[in-house]
Amino acid sequence: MPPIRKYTKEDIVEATYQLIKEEGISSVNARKVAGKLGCSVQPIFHNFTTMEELLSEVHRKIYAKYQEYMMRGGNDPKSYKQMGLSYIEFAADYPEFFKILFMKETSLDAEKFVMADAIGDHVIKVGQKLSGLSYEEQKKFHVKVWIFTHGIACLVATKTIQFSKTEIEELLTNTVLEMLMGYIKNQEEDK
Amino acid sequence: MPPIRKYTKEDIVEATYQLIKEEGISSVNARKVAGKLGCSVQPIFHNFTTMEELLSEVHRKIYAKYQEYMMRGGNDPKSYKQMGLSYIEFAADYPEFFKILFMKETSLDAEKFVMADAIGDHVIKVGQKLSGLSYEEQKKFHVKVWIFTHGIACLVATKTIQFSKTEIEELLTNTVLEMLMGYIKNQEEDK
DNA sequence: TCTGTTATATAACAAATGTTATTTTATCAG
DNA sequence: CTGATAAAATAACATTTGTTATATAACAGA
Repeated sequence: MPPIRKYTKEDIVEATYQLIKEEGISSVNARKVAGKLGCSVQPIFHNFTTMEELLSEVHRKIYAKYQEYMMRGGNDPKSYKQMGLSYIEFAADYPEFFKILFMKETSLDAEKFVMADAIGDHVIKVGQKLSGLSYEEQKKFHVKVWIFTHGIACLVATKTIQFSKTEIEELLTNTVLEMLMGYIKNQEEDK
Repeated sequence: MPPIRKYTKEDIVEATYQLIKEEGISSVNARKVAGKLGCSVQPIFHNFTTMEELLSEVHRKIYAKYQEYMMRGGNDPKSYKQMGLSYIEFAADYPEFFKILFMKETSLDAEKFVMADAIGDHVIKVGQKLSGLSYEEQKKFHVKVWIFTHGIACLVATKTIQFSKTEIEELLTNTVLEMLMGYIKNQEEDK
């Protein structure tokens, strides 16, 4: 009988995940992952055929962490505002993950972005409760809100701005409210 | 007397600049630059002590291109709106340059960002003409406008959204106007 | 035309990194 | 307690890339 597997797939994924969190994706390599686990590179290539395969599993884990952030406050997201704040908070807590998920070509398509992906069109409906807009109007309005939210998140992830949670909450809340008020006023004037 | 220098510093900088434009910073290396020039790597290391030194000069050239975009419409920027559009257009025309300048930690500090850097506080004054706000109010308002602009630009640079110039102009114009209307209305209600 | 200077080519070296061959070692069924 | 099995260590190989040593060649002044 062979010895027990000392380093499992999950151990290796976890070590890589931590390494990316601490130093970013560009400084990951087989030897560093092994170093973090205190082993040679063999367990890695025993469990994964290539580094690419390992990284793809880590990517999945990173995405799960993002979803966890977006889903907090319950399976059924209560608050439109909270989703925006969670997006930014994820960028603040895991800047390297945010960069991988949302600041690269390969990682995100437009549909996913607008829809806040896994959450589907629920976010539109939740937004409607705040805005009172029709579904189609809210969809258009949501794009603007999300672009603003994404703008803050990118600046946070790259550490260009270093606002506190309170400052960010105020900035986002005020701006979205102002955007909405302006949007409604604009609609009225068009009549 | 030595032979004439066939590959000048500027030739090498230009080749590297083109390479980054086409394939991004991560695929640049000495042999590729040499290949683009049709020479060996020697001219590169004859003109620059290290690749880092070369890349730092290219960075300067990239920044100059950005400034060229922001400055168009005259040395004295006429239009607040045009600056936002130029920022986004730069991201659309030179996504790899935009990423280097504005989507990395190392490249940008908060003060530079808010001020649209080289343009100084002029942008605030130009913005005031549009908004009619006081200098301090406009400064705060400008941050919001610029975050939104930056959000679009990041999405354009990563090809997450692929709006036409017209769509972007409409999106930016409408949103900024709505933000302003909401901002003013909000101020009034505070009284 | 010859020669010194130096730009460029060629080739090599070193470090980093993915990957693999070979050896060592831990486990447990017998 | 022992041997078959496979996990892990060690070491090596291949490729990529920055950098440098050496050889070649082009130019201008003598």
